[in-house]
Amino acid sequence: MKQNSAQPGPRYQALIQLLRTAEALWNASRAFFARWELSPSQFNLLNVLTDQPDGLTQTELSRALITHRSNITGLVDRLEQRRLVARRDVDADRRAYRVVLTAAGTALLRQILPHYHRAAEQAWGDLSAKRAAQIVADLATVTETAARLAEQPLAKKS
Amino acid sequence: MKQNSAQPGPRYQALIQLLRTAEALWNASRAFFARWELSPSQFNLLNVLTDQPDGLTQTELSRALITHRSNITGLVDRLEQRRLVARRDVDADRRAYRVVLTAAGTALLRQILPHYHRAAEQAWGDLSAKRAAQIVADLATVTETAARLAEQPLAKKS
DNA sequence: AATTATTTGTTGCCATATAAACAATTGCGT
DNA sequence: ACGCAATTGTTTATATGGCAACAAATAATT
Repeated sequence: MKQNSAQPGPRYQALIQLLRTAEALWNASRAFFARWELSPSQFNLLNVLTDQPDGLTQTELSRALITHRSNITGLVDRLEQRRLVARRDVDADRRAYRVVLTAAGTALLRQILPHYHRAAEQAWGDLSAKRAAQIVADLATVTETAARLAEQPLAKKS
Repeated sequence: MKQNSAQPGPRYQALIQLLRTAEALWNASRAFFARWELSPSQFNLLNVLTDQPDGLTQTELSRALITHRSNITGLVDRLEQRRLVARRDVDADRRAYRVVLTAAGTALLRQILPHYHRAAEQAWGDLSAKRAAQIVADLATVTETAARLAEQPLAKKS
């Protein structure tokens, strides 16, 4: 009996490997940021705020972090308790806050970032800069396709 | 004032892109599997069991899925309620179960897999098989490094 | 054989995630 | 100006994730 289609091919293998690698990276980053008692998500939020002197609203944060609005609430709550970020009122809109880094948050990030950059570079072994650029390009393609599929799940082939 | 080290370089960019792509893929797969009312995690568990006629114990499952033992409990609970998997007693060990696919679970997977394989191949666009293999190799390196870092978080540079 | 150590699955707590529903507020159309 | 639509952040419910602690069972040690 013939299969109706689509045996696992090399691109399928690549996709599986990609997901596996990402999971390994995520776990490694958890151990990494634990030194500063941060979760990867918390770090990402702080990191997004670094070059935003006026901060971002929670909705903007949710877009930057590719997650739902509702996740930001608790995330900011916990970071606010530790005085790493602060919620500032927005003059023109009484619904929204602007989340900004505090001085402590900025200092913490400045402390972490060099370690992070160094670890990230090391992760690839002796991969050449050229190949790295190639990979970025290939992955960007996948991201686009995936984002498109996520919006309209059914891409019928007919 | 000079930075003390490690500016973001091309490999850092590649790492960020990798994480972004993985997140996009994960979201896409959520939308994809929703057609069959499965979460990505649930699908992965079923998928791991496909070529395991005798099933796996929950600890073996946790290793295969790179997650903690305790997560498997609820995951299997929910799949068991839907009769997609079953817990079988192990003769020699009264502590453990073997989790096996039911006929319904096998049938469901057989239905899903071709779609999944096809979608995975499409995600890469017209990437050549050769480049795909290259990427798999590069990613494998990262996985290894990451796994090593996750175990011993501090790789002092001194 | 008896004690100790290890393994197995579960439970608890908490952080993170999606999604729906909600009140408060703002914007828009007429 | 008024009413309806959209937006903002929160809350709720549920699923997933890590991790510590636990009882039961098994393995190892003496």
